[in-house]
Amino acid sequence: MKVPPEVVESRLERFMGVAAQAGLKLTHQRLVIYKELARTGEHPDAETLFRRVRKKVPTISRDTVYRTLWGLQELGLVETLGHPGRQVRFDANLDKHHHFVCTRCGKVEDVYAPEFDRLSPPGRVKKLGRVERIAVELRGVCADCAGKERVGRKGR
Amino acid sequence: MKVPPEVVESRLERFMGVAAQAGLKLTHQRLVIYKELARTGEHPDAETLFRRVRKKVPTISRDTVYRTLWGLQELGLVETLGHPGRQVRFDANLDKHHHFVCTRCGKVEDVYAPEFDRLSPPGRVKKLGRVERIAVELRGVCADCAGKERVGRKGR
DNA sequence: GGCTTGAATCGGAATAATTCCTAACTAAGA
DNA sequence: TCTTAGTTAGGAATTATTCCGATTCAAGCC
Repeated sequence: MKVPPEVVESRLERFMGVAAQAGLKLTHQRLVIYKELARTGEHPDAETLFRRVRKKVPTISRDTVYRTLWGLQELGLVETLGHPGRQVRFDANLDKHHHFVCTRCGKVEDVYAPEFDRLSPPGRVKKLGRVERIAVELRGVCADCAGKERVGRKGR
Repeated sequence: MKVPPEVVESRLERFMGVAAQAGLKLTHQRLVIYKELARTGEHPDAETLFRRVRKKVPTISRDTVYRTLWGLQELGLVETLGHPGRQVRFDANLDKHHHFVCTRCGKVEDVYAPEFDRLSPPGRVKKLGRVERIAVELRGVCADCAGKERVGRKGR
């Protein structure tokens, strides 16, 4: 779950580069938010990040967190994911990868699978639009939730 | 976009069967909601269905629509989908298929691709949990949105 | 180091989507 | 027909997210 320091470092460098390129001001808030996201592999949602970041910058506002995250995704520095109807989750991992999503608790785990990376859109979709990314989602019930299966039901 | 009558018919039959099996009462509301979903291929969200259904049952409440839809998905009669951060969309099409999702407007189109159906989870995910379905999502910009590309921006 | 200025932030209000609550209703079985 | 457990209506509540106006601040310039 914890991202190795050298990976965090390289993500940060990319962030600095892309941000400068885009003419963004390097505010304390932006840096703290990006760092917090870059150092975790848990695909947190905005509220979770807000709570974590607030420990370091107690006056930060939710709006700033949301605005920054969507801004980062527009720059291609983070990806959004999540199960429909649940909160958006954010991911600073730009390596080719896919996800296992628990349909009960919403947890997301990275899945690396070259055979998924190799997929290409069937010819017919060309007329629907331009495909930018192929995301494979393995949906199911995570080990934790499977354990609780017949207890507290009523999931979502 | 319109589902052929004989397909609607067979969906309805399955609905009746599964509902009876599950011991659900066959209420007018449930039937109307399911029919409305079964007859369209547009993957509508709950609000859209609510508006359509209200034309036939003017006193129906949003809650009933939501409750019914999630109930149907629990029974495996509908699938939920959509892009994170947008509304949940519902789909009564249970044939093996995948989706093209427009990241600008949220529109979803069905994609049939046997090569996607054949995928199987990489061995490693076994320890993460039980995979129930593999969903391939082609994300990009639909033809409509591509047209408007440099006009009204700001879409999210 | 001090100015200037447009971008960025704060924080609370507003909105959108969804769920909760409970009194009233109704399908289905006896 | 009677009973009753499941279901619904409708408005309130909750949750996630965005908006907005006043204030602050990063960064280029002197």
